[in-house]
Amino acid sequence: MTDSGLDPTSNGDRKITHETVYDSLYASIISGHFEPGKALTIRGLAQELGVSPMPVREAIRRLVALGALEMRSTRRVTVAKMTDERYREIVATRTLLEPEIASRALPNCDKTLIDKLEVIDNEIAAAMERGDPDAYSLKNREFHFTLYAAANCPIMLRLIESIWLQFGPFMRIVLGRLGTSLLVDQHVSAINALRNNDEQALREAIRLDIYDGMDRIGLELLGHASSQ
Amino acid sequence: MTDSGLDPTSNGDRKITHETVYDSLYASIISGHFEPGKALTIRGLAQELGVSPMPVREAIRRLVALGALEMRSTRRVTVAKMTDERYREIVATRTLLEPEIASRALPNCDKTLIDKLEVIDNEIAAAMERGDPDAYSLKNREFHFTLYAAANCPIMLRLIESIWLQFGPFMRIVLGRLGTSLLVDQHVSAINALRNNDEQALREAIRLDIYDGMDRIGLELLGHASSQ
DNA sequence: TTAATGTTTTTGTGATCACAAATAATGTCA
DNA sequence: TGACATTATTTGTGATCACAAAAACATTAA
Repeated sequence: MTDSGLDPTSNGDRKITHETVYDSLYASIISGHFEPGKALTIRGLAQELGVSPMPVREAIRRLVALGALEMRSTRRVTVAKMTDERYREIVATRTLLEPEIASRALPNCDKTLIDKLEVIDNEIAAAMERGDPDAYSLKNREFHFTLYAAANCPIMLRLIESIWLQFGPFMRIVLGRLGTSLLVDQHVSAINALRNNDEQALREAIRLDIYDGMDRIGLELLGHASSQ
Repeated sequence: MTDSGLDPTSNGDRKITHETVYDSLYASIISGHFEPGKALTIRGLAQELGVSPMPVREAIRRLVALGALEMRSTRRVTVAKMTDERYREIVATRTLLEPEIASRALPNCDKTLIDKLEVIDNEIAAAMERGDPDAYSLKNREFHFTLYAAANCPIMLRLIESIWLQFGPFMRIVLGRLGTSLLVDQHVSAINALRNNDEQALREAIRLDIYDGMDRIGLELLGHASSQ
């Protein structure tokens, strides 16, 4: 990933506490470690992370700005809950942005990168087979952002990261309940499209991946149970 | 606008200092009151706004997260400079998102809203005629976001606001140097499309407006002078 | 038991302070 | 005069404190 200020791995040289805190919260949110609707307290997080409330406040401001956390009217910060409308909008926005950035990455994808993506995809397939939602999430995220980073579009990438932050907590619940059995690995067609330098096929593969991973599964859960 | 946490006008009930500060900085940035590349100091802003450094720190964190401000390696915060690549990406992202959200707003646009847009457009035309870049910017922003807000897509809207924050300072420079004479008012065709309920025409009008207002003019300046 | 009320605790917020790094300013030597 | 080293100032950062609002808890009355 580029140094967009969103990426937990792009630490500077010096150890800035509020960035460390941000990285930690970022990872917890995007991996779905925080339950949707969960109320977060500044002091609680500070104690948990062994720092003063100050850097936690700054980290939370950033995450609220990105839509990863929600600031209620009472100034209490919570992990955003998912609604039907919200979910549809997230899927629509992903469908708009991600095929585009993938298409822009295509010309920059050399054989080394494609091989790397194939390795990640094998790990995804393995995680799916053994029914490991956490590993699937992690590797799926790695696949997408490894590809997207090749586009050299930091602005678009920032927006996409913001979106992923917003559905991370919910998808964790979805995968936790439904497991990985319903998923279909759409990444192989993306890899094929990359090898064939076929832009349209790549766009379609990404679109299908979003549909398969979110639309088909998530909406089912939102429709039936009270998952939030 | 919706309560996306980005909008300066959507203040809560109580007066929270760090939100007031955010609103103030937001307005200064998006209207181009801060020069690109300008270095901002926490203490300086705090003194200027008559508050302690604390709320300024929090407001700055939010704006950095949105890409409105840039955090350099030395932890000094500056207004983002514009580069050729950056500019092209901004135009591309706008072209991706804004016709889409306009299209989603279309079904919700009643006569009252369209009339309101026409009033704003008249003010835009007046600002152009008398060569008033500030009024043009303000009213142009009002036109777009009034339309976009009708889409009821808070997530997309947040992304778009983030983009606008990123080119605000630069466009102010552009308009300041080139004036409003080169601009063409593309909003009339957008209004016509709204009245005719013509989605494709609306998308095209928005696309043209972005092209005309940014691509044609901004790139010229970036290519020639050292505007940054 | 349930609902309403009052009390205690927790929490967000803003200000101030100390410290270290970075910037600006000054002095020094060639 | 001009480049470099040194000092002084400014700045970001993290911690702590005080205060008011909110939440959680306990109490009481019907």
